[in-house]
Amino acid sequence: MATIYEVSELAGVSLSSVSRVLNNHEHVSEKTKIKVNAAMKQLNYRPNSIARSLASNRTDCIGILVSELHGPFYGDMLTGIETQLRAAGKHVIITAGHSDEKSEKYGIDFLVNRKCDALILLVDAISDQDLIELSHESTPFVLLNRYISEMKEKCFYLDNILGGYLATKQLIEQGHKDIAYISGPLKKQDATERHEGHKKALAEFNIDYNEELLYEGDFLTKSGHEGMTYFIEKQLTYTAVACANDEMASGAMKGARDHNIAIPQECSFIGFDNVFFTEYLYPQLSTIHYPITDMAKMSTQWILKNIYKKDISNIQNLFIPELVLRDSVQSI
Amino acid sequence: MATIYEVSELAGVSLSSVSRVLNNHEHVSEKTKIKVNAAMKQLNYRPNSIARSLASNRTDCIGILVSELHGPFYGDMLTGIETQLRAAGKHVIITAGHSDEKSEKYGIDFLVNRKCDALILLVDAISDQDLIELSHESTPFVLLNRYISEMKEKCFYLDNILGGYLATKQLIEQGHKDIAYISGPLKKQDATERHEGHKKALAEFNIDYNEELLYEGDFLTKSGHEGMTYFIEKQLTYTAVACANDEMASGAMKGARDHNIAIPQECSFIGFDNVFFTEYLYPQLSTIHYPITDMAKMSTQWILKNIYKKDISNIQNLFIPELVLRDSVQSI
DNA sequence: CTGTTAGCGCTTTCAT
DNA sequence: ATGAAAGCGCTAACAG
Repeated sequence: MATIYEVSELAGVSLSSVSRVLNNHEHVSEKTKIKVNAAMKQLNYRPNSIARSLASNRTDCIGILVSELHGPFYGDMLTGIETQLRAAGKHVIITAGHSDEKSEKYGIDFLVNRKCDALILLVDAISDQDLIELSHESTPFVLLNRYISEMKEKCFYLDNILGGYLATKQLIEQGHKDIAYISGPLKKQDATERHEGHKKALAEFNIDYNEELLYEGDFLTKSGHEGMTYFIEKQLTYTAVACANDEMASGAMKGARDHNIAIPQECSFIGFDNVFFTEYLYPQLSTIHYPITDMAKMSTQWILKNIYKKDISNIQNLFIPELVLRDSVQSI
Repeated sequence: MATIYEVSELAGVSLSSVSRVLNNHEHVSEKTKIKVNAAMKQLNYRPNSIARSLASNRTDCIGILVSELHGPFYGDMLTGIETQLRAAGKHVIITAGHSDEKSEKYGIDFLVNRKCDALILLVDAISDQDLIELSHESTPFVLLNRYISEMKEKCFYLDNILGGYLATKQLIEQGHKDIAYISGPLKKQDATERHEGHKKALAEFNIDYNEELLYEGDFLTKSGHEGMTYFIEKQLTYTAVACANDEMASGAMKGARDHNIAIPQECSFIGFDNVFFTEYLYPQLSTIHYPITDMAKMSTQWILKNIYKKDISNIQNLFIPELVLRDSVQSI
């Protein structure tokens, strides 16, 4: 592998000149530029990014930490980030935190040691406190899907309360009064907020909140199925089920079908997130759109602006969910 | 950020000694080990991976190039690789090639420049020839979901012909004789092979292959829908549809339902890949299991063995697909 | 077992 | 506009 030194020799210029054309510095004569480029081509020169990083203390890499690499939600997010960053000539290093505190910390450590210029974090096991401390350290970072008031300008988050509210409100407006709710783990911020929105809608329409109609799942399909089975076996009264995400909604729908409950004729369903497979379900799932791709892109914009000093305006931190109507809700 | 130099000073030993304990070299006295570790802790020392890579010419990073970051298939693959590698203390740099030749080449370039120790490539736009040439260059790599005879020990691939065969055979055994086929892009190896398997099954049961019943899609949901619509509008005769992947199968099923065709009573469906959402579909989709996670892990094993000289045996290159029976095929 | 020394390939002052 | 020289933080012979 040719080095910058060999290039300089072949081109008959100094190291520095080669480095300058490499980095598009101004104040380089057309002549040397041409000589250097020719030499590079001839030697099939490829800059060594490691050496460059060591010398410049910049890696052009953004570290991404997501909970999981699979799953529709994270996939869309990663794609959003990667396309933006690539367009800006920056790169991503991706790692997974598996919603486990140790694992998340390990992942952050790795990315920091890797000398990423900045991080985009989607974490839910690490505490606010740890994150705030981390923000005083070297590597800057932004938070996706999380709000911490002490560093709110670096948070990109959804109005989850509004989302939960919109879902239940839609159900109510279609005539439903007895609404079961399958929640995410209530120790997680987003799960709590969505549930809060649900209760807010009930309150607004003077419907008493019934604790019995709450099932706490874990955001995975299976727990949706379990929740639905639980409601059915307890023989509770309800005409609709609101779910804190689409995976659980799909599980719940399957649970209903296992018991020969017609959807939406006998029971309506609404999800949350609007992941791609909501359209594949039968009936197609009404849900709340979570603009994760836009949010991922926005967090990237923040980094481009603040870390790489690109000229970018209109940074938006709060995102608004929207109702998506499909076929899983019946008017009664 | 403390450097190795400061550590050596505080510990009262030389640079090399610090480096040695850092790298778990043998021949270091317990005493210095303790001194050094204490100094490291006191200074909150973190090794600079960039400097280390430059000096050692090793990054402990594996570059991954996939077509897309989203989608069930790639997600499972990435998870398989990342967990394996992390367990071995290695790391991944992930980038996307978008099934576009330029983009794939650019991605490989990036990973090579980044000095990855090895690459895992899932590419379908780059030619065999280019890949063979690349294999003569510096960074070693393996290929997922692709077979090139010149480098077959570095290929990890599925018997797609068998998969296509199994799917159609299942349909035939359930009494279907007129079987429509929605294929992937026939310029792609896996699409062709799956289709070949389909024809092989027909031939084995003495069923004439009917060119009219072939629709060439692009592996995406929408083209499955289009294919089904095409068959319906042409008013062709068929009792079952075999699809070259699950996404297209889901689209096709939706197409059937749009025309009030009962599934599976009036038309049976079978997919390919066994991605997670096949269970969410209604009816649940019968399909061919593609052990992508296992394959991804195996490719990782190859790297651990050949690049990092770990003691690993039983490297397997060819993987066998399996029929997964659910509810989308009706016996007639 | 430990220390000395020479780089790894590049960026970046500072002169010229 | 260009060149010389000093590192970036670490590893890896080599010598002792």
